[in-house]
Amino acid sequence: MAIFLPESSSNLDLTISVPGFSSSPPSDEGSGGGREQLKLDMNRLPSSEDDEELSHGGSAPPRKKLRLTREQSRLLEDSFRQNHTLNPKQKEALAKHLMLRPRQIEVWFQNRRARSKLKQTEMECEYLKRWFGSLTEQNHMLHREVEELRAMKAGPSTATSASSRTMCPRCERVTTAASPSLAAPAKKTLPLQDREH
DNA sequence: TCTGTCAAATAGGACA
DNA sequence: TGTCCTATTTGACAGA
Repeated sequence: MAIFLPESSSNLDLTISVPGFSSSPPSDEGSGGGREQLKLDMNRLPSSEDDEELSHGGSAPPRKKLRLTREQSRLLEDSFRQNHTLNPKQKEALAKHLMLRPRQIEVWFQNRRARSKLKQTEMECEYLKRWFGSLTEQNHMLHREVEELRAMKAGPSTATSASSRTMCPRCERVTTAASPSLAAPAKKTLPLQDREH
């Protein structure tokens, strides 16, 4: 189980500051724009100063929300495609590579799993809705057939449409030839029991 | 400026 | 004990 990492980290265009290390002088600020600078600050790893800040009593500073850079997101997505969970070593390696805390990697994967599960659930929901609609329609058709058959039984002279009927060999149910889709409903791939008839 | 959406982060319980 | 899941909170951001 290998985590995805780019061939060369030199491709990365991460604008992240490392604790105790300033990669760019303050004069560079103008080139990136205010938002970039904000992103840079938020993405930095927690420094010992931060820890001190937190450990000091008093009110905790409002938490700054990290926004992952495009590159970070892309790499995380790539890793997620490889594997939906990470072992501690992989987490550590990815964190180091992206210059994030392992906890942030962990949280990202948790949220990502939740998102994909939600997406999956939504898709299943849509499918079940459609299936329900199709079953309802079949149910109506069958009710109509029952009525017609009852009418046939009551008075043979009124049974003009009997010639267009066939018997389903599997369930021995009478179906109309005009609705082959009902006689042989499309097979669904849903993993449910008792799907047919 | 307000509001809705997205996603990072937190809390707390379950499980191996 | 560490990891996962789920629910929830919260901050950033975009569009009306």
